Amino acid sequence: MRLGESMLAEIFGVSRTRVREAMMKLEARGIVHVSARRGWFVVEPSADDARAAFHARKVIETGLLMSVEAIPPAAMEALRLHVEEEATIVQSGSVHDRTCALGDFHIHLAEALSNPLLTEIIRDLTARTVLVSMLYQSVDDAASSNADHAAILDAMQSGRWAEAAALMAAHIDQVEAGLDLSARLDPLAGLKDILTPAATRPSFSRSPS
Amino acid sequence: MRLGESMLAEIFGVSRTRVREAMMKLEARGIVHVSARRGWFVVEPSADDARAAFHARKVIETGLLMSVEAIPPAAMEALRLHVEEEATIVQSGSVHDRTCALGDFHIHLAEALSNPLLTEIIRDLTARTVLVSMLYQSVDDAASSNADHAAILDAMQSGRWAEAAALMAAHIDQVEAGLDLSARLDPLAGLKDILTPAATRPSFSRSPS
DNA sequence: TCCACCAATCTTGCATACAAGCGATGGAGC
DNA sequence: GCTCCATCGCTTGTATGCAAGATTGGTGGA
Repeated sequence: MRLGESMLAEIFGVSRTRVREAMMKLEARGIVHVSARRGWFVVEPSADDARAAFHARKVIETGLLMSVEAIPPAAMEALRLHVEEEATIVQSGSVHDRTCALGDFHIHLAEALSNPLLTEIIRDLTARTVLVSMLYQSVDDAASSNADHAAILDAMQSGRWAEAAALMAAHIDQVEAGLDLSARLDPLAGLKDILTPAATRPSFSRSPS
Repeated sequence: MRLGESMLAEIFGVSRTRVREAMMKLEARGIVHVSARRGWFVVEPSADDARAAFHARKVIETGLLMSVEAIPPAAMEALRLHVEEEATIVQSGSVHDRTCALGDFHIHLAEALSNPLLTEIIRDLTARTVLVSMLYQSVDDAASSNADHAAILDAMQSGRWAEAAALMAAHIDQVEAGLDLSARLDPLAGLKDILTPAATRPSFSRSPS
């Protein structure tokens, strides 16, 4: 999926300079990459890239759960609330909403248990795996993921951190196992919906001066 | 420590555009930050930032050691060799060389045990903590760190991964404890040596057209 | 009919020019 | 002598212009 600088510049009504800056920020986060004098492309992670992203998440999130000693009751309550909302969205929401809600759990967990730096790392890794899920055929197991999240919270609440870590590892393994890393999907299919929710639509009515 | 765009552009013989791009890459990695219309500065991590970086390293590196099952003998041998070189540098090298060698151990460990993605994350975090060590008064405990590294390798070689993880956590805690996070050092002291090793010196003889 | 080659066009890469804002410095007033 | 304010200079922020390269379409030849 090619992202032309001039095209984006016109769509958003800014000059190429700002588009380039934004693209380079996204490149640093591993969302897009540039091919010299050919253009910017949304990254299409290889199977190895996908495995690497899941592995990194597993290492970091289990390491986080193993190294934590206590969690403030308020944060615990907020997480519990999120999982409940998650359950609602899983039952009634769109694929996009479900993916976001399930990913948000891990980010909120990081916010509750760690610091902004580590949270940002986990946020980027989660974005990567979401990208992977959109590229490869994934069996939609949102309900199972939601149950996993609840189980992890249960273990946390009882202070069984090692068990929570083990559940987390199993959960991430299962999400990864749900992907068919041998068959690539058409990347254009879902991406356009995700990338053009609100920001660009008004701009299309902008007069092309 | 201010890094003026025009100054850097002249030193490196390129335009401000490229300097800005490089600065924004460094900003994404948390090495520098920009103050609006005032300039770029090497980040001076607060005590909280420092603690966050050490915490993140501890979580990730212990998580890594806990989740690994086996290591190829060749990689193990390479790590052992590195620790030996480290010992030599610790005894005879400069502060700069020692800091680099000690940091490299963690990066090589990540290379041996994980994937490029996670290695890059650990590399950036290590750079951050090195930056912290240069900013805050740190008791120079290079020999102790080297011994820690050797002990970690011993545990790994025997397959005692949990013990290796515990040693790693203690090691990182000790490095952090060696810092005086209450007193800030003069940031200019060591940084200039690090940042001007080879690239800029020839450029200084460039005729200021 | 197919393949190779060439040119036109479109793309990013990079430099430069202009605009806007912050800080410092000098002067005036108290 | 001290303080406050205005103005000037230097800095980044942003846009634009030009050059180099890649792709694609067309054309000529086998």
